[in-house]
Amino acid sequence: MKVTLKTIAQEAGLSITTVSRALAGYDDVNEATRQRVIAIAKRLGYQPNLAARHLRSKQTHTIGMVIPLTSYYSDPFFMELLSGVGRQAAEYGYDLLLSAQQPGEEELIAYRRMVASSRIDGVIVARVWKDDPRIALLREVQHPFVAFGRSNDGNYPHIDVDGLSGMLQLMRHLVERGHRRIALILSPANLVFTAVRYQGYVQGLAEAGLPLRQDYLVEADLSQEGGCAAAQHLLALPDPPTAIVACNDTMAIGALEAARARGLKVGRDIAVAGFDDIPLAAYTDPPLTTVRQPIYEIGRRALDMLIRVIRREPLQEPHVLITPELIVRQSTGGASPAGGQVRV
Amino acid sequence: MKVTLKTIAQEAGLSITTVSRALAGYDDVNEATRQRVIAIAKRLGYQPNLAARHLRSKQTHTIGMVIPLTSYYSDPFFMELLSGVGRQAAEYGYDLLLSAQQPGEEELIAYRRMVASSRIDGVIVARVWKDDPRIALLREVQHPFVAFGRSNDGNYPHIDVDGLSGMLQLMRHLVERGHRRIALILSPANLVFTAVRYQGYVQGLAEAGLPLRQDYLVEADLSQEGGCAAAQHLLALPDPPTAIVACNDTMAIGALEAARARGLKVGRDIAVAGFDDIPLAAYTDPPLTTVRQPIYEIGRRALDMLIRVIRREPLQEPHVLITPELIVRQSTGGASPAGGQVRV
DNA sequence: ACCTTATTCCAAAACGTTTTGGATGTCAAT
DNA sequence: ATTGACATCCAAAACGTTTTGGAATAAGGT
Repeated sequence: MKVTLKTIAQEAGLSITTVSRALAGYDDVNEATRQRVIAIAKRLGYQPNLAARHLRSKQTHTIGMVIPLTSYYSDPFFMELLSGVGRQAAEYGYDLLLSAQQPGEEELIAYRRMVASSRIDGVIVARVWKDDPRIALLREVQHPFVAFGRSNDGNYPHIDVDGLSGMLQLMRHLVERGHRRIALILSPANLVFTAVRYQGYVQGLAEAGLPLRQDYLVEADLSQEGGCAAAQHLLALPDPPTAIVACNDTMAIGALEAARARGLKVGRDIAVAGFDDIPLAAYTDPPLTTVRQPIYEIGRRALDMLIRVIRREPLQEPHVLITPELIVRQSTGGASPAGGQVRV
Repeated sequence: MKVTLKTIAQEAGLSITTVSRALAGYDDVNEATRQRVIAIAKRLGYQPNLAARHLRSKQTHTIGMVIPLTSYYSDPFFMELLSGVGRQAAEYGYDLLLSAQQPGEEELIAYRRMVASSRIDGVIVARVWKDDPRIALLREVQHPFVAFGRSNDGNYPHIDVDGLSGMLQLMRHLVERGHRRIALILSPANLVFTAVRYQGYVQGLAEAGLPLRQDYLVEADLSQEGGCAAAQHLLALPDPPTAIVACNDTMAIGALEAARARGLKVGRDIAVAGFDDIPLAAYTDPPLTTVRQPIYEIGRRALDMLIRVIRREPLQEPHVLITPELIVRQSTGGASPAGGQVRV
């Protein structure tokens, strides 16, 4: 049998109102009565019906997140972010509602459903696109949200990593190692961070007085397979690059694969670098030089911000920009400059 | 402004009932009327209030999962399972409610809250304990659930991997490679799979006519640090093992670390093996020999089963037992028997 | 003209909670 | 005895949906 406020009220000989208020801690109920109510509630194992509570109070204590069903396997970026968000949500007593969706139309529908069906108090948007319709939607209906990534008009609460700075650090590292022919595997053009990282790449080339070569730019879809194919293409050029930078680690791992398949020893014959520093990056063969985005931490901070937005507290810092850290590993010749000779 | 059934009803000059029934597809509403209602609903961007719907219909189309907040980083096992469950849930149009909790008392409270607050239709329980109170709870209140792992009394819908068979395959592999001194890093004793894998270890020793040595058994907490400490202890023995098997990959990775720190080359000086085949296992240095649990697939199947339980359809196979596959990599000397000489 | 059957609609109840706006009783001060 | 202040309680409304049990009308069969 379901135990509701009514059950307790009958048991205690009180009204539903009083039971509700006793449990909610209002001070217009006698302390002795309250204790009695609490005791009965405990004895009966009362658990409030959250659907009813949400319906009435319009607060769900739930945060929504939509994760794209990209590949067969889980996207390490999202898993990492998810665990950061989940961790911090637990801290505040919030739960997480996830909807896994095919990217595109369905994904947008999922957002619409989430925000309009009043099942969540706020939502975290990750991997922002240019002119992101999800953000347009959330702003239009004024639903609390925090984004990981800033869109064209970044005038909403967000947290982001300075991709330009990160990519620039990486380019300087490669130039210092003697590389003159550096290729870039781009992520899809509709993602905001692609443009930013590309800018870092361009700036890095300019600083070193290197030309920007169109044939050294290939776009792929963030996946390992995509990265592998892109790298194969680059390595098959008549004048192949000595270093390949990928816009995320997963594609960089694909590039490692492509290089190995071609009989090249990464770190000696060719340099490969990624972006993100997913957990796997430290364990690839050879370990991957990359730019560390503290994704887990970002998840936690994004949730902190979101809670404030939900509570309508002012954000002391509505636009957070984190400077990422370059992590040098063996895939670009290792930490010691001695490993830096490149076959040209 | 919130658009509800009432809004549509007014707009269409109909009752709330008719609008509700029109949208729900009942056949006691005129087709022309239905089309009109649908058009208005679409134009107004109607989204049903799910809290209200759940309250009334007692169906939430949501699956619950509690994930333990163990270490700072995310547990790859859970992430993998989560993505399998999430993927399949999306297939059925279900969402996922996650609650991240400290293991122990709080975790049980989270389960209690989830099931009693009628916010979810069913729950997936992972990493089952002996005499698992979560399962006791779920059975007591007769709440739909499917477990990954079987408890003492496995008389409930579950899916499991045959840990005994897996461990036995691994032991045979090591024995065949010439190992006579094989140690085991145990997972916590309250986990069911610990006992099963231990049994496989014991049986493996017996088959090879090897003694069961107490000093070759160390328990650790599933974490990388725990595995590292356990391996350090084993390697410091006066008569150290030539092979170390860990009850999961994460601990095995810790063991790799410990061996490396001691100056041993894993795969030549010592063999290390794990259990799970998490994505990382293929990328460790050297790549880890392990027993593959198809966690993602298991997540999907578990969800399939759960949906059936929720719909009160009979399960054609309430207890699924999957035979895992041995994955031989370099950490035990590689695929070729030539790599199998061990320093004894 | 009358009964039956189908079709199309709806009022009202119910789900379990929170909140509003008092009601009731007590006690001290006038 | 009346007033005001306070402490303690509660009836009823509201949240937005689904479902029950008809009502109203039209059509068809005698």
